[in-house]
Amino acid sequence: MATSKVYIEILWQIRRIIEEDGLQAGDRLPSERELSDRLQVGRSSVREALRALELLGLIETRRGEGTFIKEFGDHQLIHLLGTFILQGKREKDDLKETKILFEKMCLSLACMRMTDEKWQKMHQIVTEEQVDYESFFKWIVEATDNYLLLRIWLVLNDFFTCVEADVSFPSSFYEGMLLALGQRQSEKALELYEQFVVQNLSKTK
Amino acid sequence: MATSKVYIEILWQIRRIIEEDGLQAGDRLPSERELSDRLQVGRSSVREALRALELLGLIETRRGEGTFIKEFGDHQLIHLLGTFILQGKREKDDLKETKILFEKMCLSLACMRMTDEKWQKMHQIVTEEQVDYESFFKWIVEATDNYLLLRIWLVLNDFFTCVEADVSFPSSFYEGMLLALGQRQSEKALELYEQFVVQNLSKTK
DNA sequence: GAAGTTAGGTGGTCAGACCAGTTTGGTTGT
DNA sequence: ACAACCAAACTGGTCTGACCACCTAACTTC
Repeated sequence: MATSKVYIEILWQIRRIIEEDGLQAGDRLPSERELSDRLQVGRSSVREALRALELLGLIETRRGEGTFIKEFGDHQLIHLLGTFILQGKREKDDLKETKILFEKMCLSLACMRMTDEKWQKMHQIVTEEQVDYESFFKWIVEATDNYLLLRIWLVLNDFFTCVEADVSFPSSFYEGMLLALGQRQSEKALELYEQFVVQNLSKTK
Repeated sequence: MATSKVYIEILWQIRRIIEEDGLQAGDRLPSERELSDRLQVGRSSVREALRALELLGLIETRRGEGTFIKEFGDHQLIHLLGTFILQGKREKDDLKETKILFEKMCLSLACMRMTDEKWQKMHQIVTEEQVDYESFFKWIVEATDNYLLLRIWLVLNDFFTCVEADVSFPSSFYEGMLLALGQRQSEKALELYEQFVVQNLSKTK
């Protein structure tokens, strides 16, 4: 076996246990002491594996209760990775560009997949509440019906808030965008995006 | 302090040490025992933090030598995350769609930013060596001059290889794509992409 | 039956021990 | 003087046992 480190091996064993026992998000894993027993390794090695999984956001530990499988989420990870990676101007510019490209992509797709129900829901949100850009665009990405796109966007957005202050737009932006989405006019939506979002971001450089 | 766990605190301290001492990729971190001393915590807690960083691919440990800062890379992370996340058909379909959208996006951008030097290099690769899709498209993404795009694509691609067998295309695909890129004709490049890649992927569902 | 208490289980942390590698510098032999 | 060798002093890798803080459930008491 090439993998020499015990904690890596434990990770795969835990993965196996989850599969064999049919554990799902929210379920409890065996306790650290039991894993240490079952796998014939020290408890500290088990903990090293669990800590890594925790930082990845794959599990959650509650003192006195146990270790639980989590719905895949970000957790501490994003913020930490952000400070490790986003150090120079180059990285920040790359992030800005990537976010813009990615959002345009999602916007087009959301336009194509817009349905009346989704639109009603968004319409309700925009008119009733005081919307901000972040939650508004989250709705758009969700409208793509692609959970992975949403996950990536959430990460990009989280990173982005590490380096840039919050932005806000006039209600005309949200209304116009909503209209374009409702009429499935992706060109119009992209135009609005360019006009408001891209303009706004390039001036704050 | 809201952050109760010691190992999380250690993560931030390590981050601080890297910054204050001006450490860069390839440099050695203080030893586990020294960190344990300096931060006034147990060595096992230090190790829990280091193991997590290692799994994230941010550091590399070599027995007998020490702990070193790594160029941000994937490592064990992708494969492990893959088995945790990519379980159902839904997730796999999302991944496929995301990869296609993302590659189209990169293709357009690479077309816009193509230079003679880049093109010469790619031309050389395609004609001299036996290229595969993976390394060919990596060149394209690199041609965007956006390191973050490359990072995301590498992750998507790694995940993708977890669920799908390798693909190969006739040399006419690579040559045509190269031509389109050289002439900065993004429409033509996208058309080729649709014709070969998308077609190929949808039939293997 | 309800309230309070206790015992056992859980994660959180630490200290110490030992093993297994690498590096370094001194010793030895030529 | 030079080379080869070897031992000491690092490094990470792992295990054990101990203690704490916290939660839960079962038991006791009223």
